[in-house]
Amino acid sequence: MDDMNDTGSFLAAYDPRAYDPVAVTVDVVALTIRDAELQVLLVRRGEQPYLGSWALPGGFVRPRTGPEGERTEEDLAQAAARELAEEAGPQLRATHLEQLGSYGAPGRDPRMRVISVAYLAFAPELPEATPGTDAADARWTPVASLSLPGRPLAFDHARILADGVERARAKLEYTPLATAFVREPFTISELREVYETVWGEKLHPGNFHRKVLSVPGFVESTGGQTETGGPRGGPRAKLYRRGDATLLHPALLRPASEEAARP
Amino acid sequence: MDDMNDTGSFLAAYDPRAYDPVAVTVDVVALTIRDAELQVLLVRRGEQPYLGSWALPGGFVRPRTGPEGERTEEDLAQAAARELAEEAGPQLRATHLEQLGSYGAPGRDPRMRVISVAYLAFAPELPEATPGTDAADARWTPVASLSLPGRPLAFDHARILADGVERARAKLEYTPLATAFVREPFTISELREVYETVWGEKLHPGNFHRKVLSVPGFVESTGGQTETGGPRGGPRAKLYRRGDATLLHPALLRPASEEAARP
DNA sequence: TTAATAGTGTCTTTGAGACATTATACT
DNA sequence: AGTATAATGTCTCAAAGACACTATTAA
Repeated sequence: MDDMNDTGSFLAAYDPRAYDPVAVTVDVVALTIRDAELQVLLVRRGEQPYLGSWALPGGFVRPRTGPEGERTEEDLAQAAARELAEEAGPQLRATHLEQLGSYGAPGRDPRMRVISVAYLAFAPELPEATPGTDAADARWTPVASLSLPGRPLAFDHARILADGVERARAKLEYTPLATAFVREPFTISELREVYETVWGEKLHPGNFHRKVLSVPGFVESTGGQTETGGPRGGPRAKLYRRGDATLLHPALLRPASEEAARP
Repeated sequence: MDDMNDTGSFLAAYDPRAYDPVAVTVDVVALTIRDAELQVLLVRRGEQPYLGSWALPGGFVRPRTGPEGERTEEDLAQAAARELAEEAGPQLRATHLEQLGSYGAPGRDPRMRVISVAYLAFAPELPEATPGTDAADARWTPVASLSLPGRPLAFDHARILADGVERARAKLEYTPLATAFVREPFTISELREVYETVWGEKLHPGNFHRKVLSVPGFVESTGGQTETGGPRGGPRAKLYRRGDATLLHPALLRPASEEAARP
């Protein structure tokens, strides 16, 4: 406690060790679309517990040593971005990062009381490289394959992932975040593929096209068009970049969302 | 660390004190509607830091001693409910409690690194009693009065409160949670007053009435009606209870939400 | 009697969705 | 040529909102 005395005399009455130790970790649900599938970044654990299991990238919130040798503390979002960069390599640049929620059920980590602050990240499809070039064993995994039995995720990461996927699905409805999954410039069809992949449903191409262009600030024309037509024919498509809207008005509602409302 | 040896040999390699101490608190944004105003439960701090300031009810996540003397740990939501009960007294029964988010910016607590997991609670108007009968100095405060200068909330609680209010406003749109602010049975007009108070906008009574009844599972008729008409005249109103819907389809969108979408 | 409120009816406008059509580009 | 796709047009239906109207109750 001696190193805290300079921040105020009232600290003398405060003893953090009066409580059981509580650790805080930051875990990241990083989603991308690869091979027309929704995929999540997973790392293979190199230590106990759950040694050898796949887990979400993450780690303990920790102090950092700055350039002058001073110790600064990370903001939670910074910690999430750092974990992502360490595990996925520098070629991944997430275009969106938001807090998902915190998970602190007793016993979720057998070592001690651990509160995990989960973040949700969206990234466009990587050009080629596999993640983890400079990191440990990390890879993109189709989310759908994880609902199969056989290799459960470590800790309660399956639950965190499920919450992240559901958050992503909901956010595509009323925010322009689908554009975070594509590289600029993009076509309306590429944007539609994002929706179809995340929602797991085919959308009507014509209606989707007109709808996207009718929402103010969703996308913005670049004036250009693709070099070639589609791989199986068709005209060249116009190119767009992200617009300045932060919310979609009106929203793009999921077709199937009717049923989930009643128990 | 000796008391942890029985959970696995790998624990020997794990030392929580290798990290700086991190504390986890749970804070609650408890909202209700009193006197036609949106109000939040605040407590006056009895210790440093921010001694004498108003703050959100909350406290450290801590182990509890069970009836057999064994030590059990609280789930985060349990901790939030406990804090609420301790500070507001037993007469308050929150009809809704959900996680709002976590706040862990460095320096937000001058004592040490503190991560706060914030919860959002909705409660119906209390019959009479003021909170804090058995607790410390606690009171309901109009949210609007807190934007005035002069008595800022402790820590970053103003920010947490703002996030909670915005979450509440958004949730009224697509969930039936407005019913969490009223006692059953309730009238459509009482429900409309909830919307008008939280959103800060007058709604069209006739259209609102028809709209609420047209959403499946929002409310359910009790068959009864009020004993008397309104205080200034009018017929007696039919009574309703909460329906079984968890999401509103179609949603009740805010009138003004157009503008906030563009920067 | 006057005023306020509950509840319903009607009309207009907007948007979602089904479907059709035209133009373009690949095989 | 045949096929697939981009982009637009048309039609129908659902829903939001403005407004009107009746019935009921308190002051």
